[in-house]
Amino acid sequence: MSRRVPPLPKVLVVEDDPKTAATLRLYLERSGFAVLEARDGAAGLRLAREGGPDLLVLDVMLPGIDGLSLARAMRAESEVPIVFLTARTTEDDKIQGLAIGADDYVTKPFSPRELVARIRAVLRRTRPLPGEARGSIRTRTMVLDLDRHEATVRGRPVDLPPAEFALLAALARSPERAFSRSELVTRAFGDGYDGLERTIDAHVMRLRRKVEQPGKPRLLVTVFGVGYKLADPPS
Amino acid sequence: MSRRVPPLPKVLVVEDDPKTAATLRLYLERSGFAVLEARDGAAGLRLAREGGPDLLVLDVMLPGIDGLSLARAMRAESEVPIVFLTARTTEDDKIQGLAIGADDYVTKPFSPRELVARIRAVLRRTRPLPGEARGSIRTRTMVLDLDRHEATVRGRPVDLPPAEFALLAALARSPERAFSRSELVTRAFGDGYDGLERTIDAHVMRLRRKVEQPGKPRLLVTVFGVGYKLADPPS
DNA sequence: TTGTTTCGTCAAAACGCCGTCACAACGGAC
DNA sequence: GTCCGTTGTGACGGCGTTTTGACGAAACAA
Repeated sequence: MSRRVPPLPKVLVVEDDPKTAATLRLYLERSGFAVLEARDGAAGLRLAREGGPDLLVLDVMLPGIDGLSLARAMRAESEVPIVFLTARTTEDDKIQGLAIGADDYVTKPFSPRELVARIRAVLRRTRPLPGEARGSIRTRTMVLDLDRHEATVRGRPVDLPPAEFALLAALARSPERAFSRSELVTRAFGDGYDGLERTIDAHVMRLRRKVEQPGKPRLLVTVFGVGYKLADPPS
Repeated sequence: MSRRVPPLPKVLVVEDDPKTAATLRLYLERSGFAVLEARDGAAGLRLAREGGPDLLVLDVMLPGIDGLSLARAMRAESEVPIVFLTARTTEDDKIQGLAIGADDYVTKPFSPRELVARIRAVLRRTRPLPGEARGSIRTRTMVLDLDRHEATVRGRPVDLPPAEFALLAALARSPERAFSRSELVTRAFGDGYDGLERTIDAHVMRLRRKVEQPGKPRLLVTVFGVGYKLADPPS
């Protein structure tokens, strides 16, 4: 009987200095990451393509292809998160690095613990880390706690009967996406539901009374001829 | 008739020092952000909830509620990106800030340009939303997001009623190819449609009003004796 | 050029979608 | 059983959208 363990997030370190590389490996592995290593730009590019890393830590000054070029090359073909780790500390260097599409820019000498914290912060945005947000759905302005069956909108708790909660959750699971009424019926109440699609309208109306300012729907938006979507209000 | 412009990303700056706040506002606005300001934690929390910011820049040392508490409070109810901006520079301070769920941690004295670059980097990660995708159709100048039912032409969002959206999508699925009106009817509205082919003309006219410069159709081009096609000229 | 076909535009009419209301049906609490 | 909150339904009115027909302008063929 094999226990299923969530795969460790994989970090590719491209760094020519063996000592720095060893330090990084130590701290990263200790923090629960799998580590790939490359000593120069060409090897880095190959491993980045073939190793399927979840994040890249790049030194800028490298033998062969330098870090910036490597980052540009990767950006051209993937969205993999990139953190620069470098001795080049001028404002322009940092700005250039970030402008290329890097997610963070850390200067040497660096604190390994801080670097790990930053890597975590970047990955938090990129892919959900274990232990976070399991039984809840979050949007920019809303939290739906599925376990407690509690909704919070703009910091205010709202209590919702089951059907309205289910509908809101159905929408919130994919914010910004427009759903037809029949999709919503399925997502919220399941397949075996027999009822008019227009029932959705009634629920939407009642939800709006509770979470919107009268007359100005900003969260629960009608998409004419299609259905409804949940918008994160730009105002 | 009011012209629709893409809304500026909104940054809330919570900072008690007026001079720093003014500098931030200057640089942020110059870089294309809308800026909200608060002088203390309580006001910050209120604005964060009600102002709908896309990102928070938080000083840690604040009168009343401090920045860390403010960040924790926000994290409890939303996923809004947070960047700390603070004079507290120890390793532990940074790690704590990032552990709370901040996306970046910048220490004073800081370079405004670097801060802006970092804010951009964070927003680059934050903007796209997850969700099962029905996909989107992209041409050189146009994006049709089928999930959101949103059209973007030359970077400007255009809102389209269902028939016009369907017609545009029918054309965009094969750019440069000319379709007869009856092909378009089928591709856009399906087989069971009964209506005059000339209805297409009406839709094309309204589409042109929304996406073309008056008098010069460059995207929705008439192919005399055949029908219409979608052209993709380099802007 | 003239004649013919095709297209662009307009405005009104027809259509269908949505918000809302009131009430009926349902179900749990007691 | 009653009470009360929740959910489902049908109907109505308003309004945005779609369709249509007509007319003149433009494109084409001879």
